Amino acid sequence: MPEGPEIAREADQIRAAVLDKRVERVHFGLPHLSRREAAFEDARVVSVRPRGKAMLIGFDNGLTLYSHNQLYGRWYVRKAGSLPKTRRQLRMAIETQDRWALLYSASEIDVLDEVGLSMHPYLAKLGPDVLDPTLEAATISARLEDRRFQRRGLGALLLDQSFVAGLGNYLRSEIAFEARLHPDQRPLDLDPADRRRLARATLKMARRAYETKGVTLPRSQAAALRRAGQSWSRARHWVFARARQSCRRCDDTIVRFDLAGRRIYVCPTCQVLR
DNA sequence: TCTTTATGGTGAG
DNA sequence: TCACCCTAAAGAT
Repeated sequence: MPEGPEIAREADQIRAAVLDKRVERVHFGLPHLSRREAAFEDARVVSVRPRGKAMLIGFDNGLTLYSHNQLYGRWYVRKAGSLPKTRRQLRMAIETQDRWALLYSASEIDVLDEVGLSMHPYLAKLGPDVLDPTLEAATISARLEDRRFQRRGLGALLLDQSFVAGLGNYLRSEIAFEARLHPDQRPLDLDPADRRRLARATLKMARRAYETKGVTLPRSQAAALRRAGQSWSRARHWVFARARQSCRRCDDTIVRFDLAGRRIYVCPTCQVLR
């Protein structure tokens, strides 16, 4: 179940496995794509880049493989000839002499040429990538003051891929908590200092999640919780998926509600609407 | 075995 | 805002 940080980690694995290598075969599990396999004969992988929550794998034949994992797609990297033990559906295989990159379950897969890439409806509307190392908090702050974004609650904003690409449902809860802001808060009603705090929290949570496999708590705090007997799945987040549990900062009870069609988690004491 | 939920996204109204 | 799509796994029966 992937947000930007998870996709970026998968990209790292795929890159290490197949970048600069000639493919022996590209295979598609979706019938409508099988006739495109021939175009990849003898092609070489020239780029592996995450864009928002999509994966773009470029080849020296001018084509790019686009995929989006939605809620359920999953990449596996294996030695050539071995398949993961899973009951999932194989949807795409990039096979080189020594390594295979295998995409399971995903249904959003496409073969794009340069024009198709530049006009792709999902890619075209993406905002700056949250994991782009050159992205600065000031850029996000400026976007919070943009007419397009300033009047919407930040809970909805953080899910909008045209605001910042790569954020998803666990990160929005964690970012709002880290910034000590209520998700209904509109950027328009915030002080500049609050907007800067929100911008910094956005980068901080996403980058930490990338570095520590989706853990948004500080590494030492997550480790301490695990030593104290908490399971790995329960010792990951400040508020996400912690309804009716106590806040790790103030001990009030975390509440859960629906916002923009998804569940969101909030500490009523730490995140007061102003 | 059925139902619900999920770290996602689109299009209609 | 809502219905709906996609697929897998967890939960309820």
